[in-house]
Amino acid sequence: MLLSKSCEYGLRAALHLASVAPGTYVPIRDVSTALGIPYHFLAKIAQAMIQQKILASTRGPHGGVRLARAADQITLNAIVLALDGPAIFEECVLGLPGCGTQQPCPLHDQWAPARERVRAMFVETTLDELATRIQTQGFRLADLTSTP
Amino acid sequence: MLLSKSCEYGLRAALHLASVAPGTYVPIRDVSTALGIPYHFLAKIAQAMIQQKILASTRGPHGGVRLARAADQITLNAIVLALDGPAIFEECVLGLPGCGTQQPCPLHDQWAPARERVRAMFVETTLDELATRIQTQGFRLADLTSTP
DNA sequence: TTGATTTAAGATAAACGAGTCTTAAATTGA
DNA sequence: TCAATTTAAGACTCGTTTATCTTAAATCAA
Repeated sequence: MLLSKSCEYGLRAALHLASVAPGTYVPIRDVSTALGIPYHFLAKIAQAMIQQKILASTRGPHGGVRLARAADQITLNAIVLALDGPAIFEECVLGLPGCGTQQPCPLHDQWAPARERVRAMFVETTLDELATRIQTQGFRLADLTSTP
Repeated sequence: MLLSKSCEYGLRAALHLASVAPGTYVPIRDVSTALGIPYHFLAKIAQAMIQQKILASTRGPHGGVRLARAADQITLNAIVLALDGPAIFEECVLGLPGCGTQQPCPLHDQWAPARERVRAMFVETTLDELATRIQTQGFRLADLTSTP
């Protein structure tokens, strides 16, 4: 698994907010049921995203969470960094500390560009782009196999 | 972390066998100390690789493990599949079951080729190629930061 | 045969990620 | 004010991965 479950859930939640109700507060409970993500777990992930300024929140009735910035100002990379940190874009594929151009492992020259391509995908993609796809092309954010 | 610790250790052990003593049995203890991998853990990983026909072993004095085939006949992909399974080459980046060309998630079109490139790196690289690099160019398989 | 060496196998423990539960605090509307 | 709603925060449980420990079995050499 490239991303942690927390990160997968966080990305899907952010995409949901960007595509379903841009700008308005949505209760975490609603996001949880819409995407099939355990509520208490998602609440904890949302807290982290709020602290990292990815989301904003208000409590009480009509409260919930929303994107902290416009959807075209939030890259997938920002969310991955907030929840999983930079490790996946920096780590040696063989787990060797300090692997880099100075002290490369035997796979470094092949791994570094492949890893960079994955990183570029996250850096160059904004929530806005994907939200558009979800709305215009019907791409999915939830597991359809369990709710046919 | 793309690969599990088991898989990282297994790849490094296989590369060590391919570069240090091709064809001869090396005690797991020796591999363990050479690469800085916990002995009992590596022994268990070796067992799995033996069952998957990546390694062969004999017990007793002058026993140990060696590659089951010639180093140019073993791809990195074979070792990754044996220890981590095919999941990393098949999974949806957002963790959605059944994500594919039929039911794509919003990221699928960008993720699938990036993932395929990573897979190609493992499929197209043999232990022999990397062993050559290790010998001719001094690439490393162990953590040099702890033993300066 | 005996003892040293080494893998084989399984029990056990520690660390971490994933998920659950409970209580507190804030906000809103009646 | 009061009650309902909702996030905030932390403790807790569970399962897997990672790591350690112990014992058994096989092999070889003297």
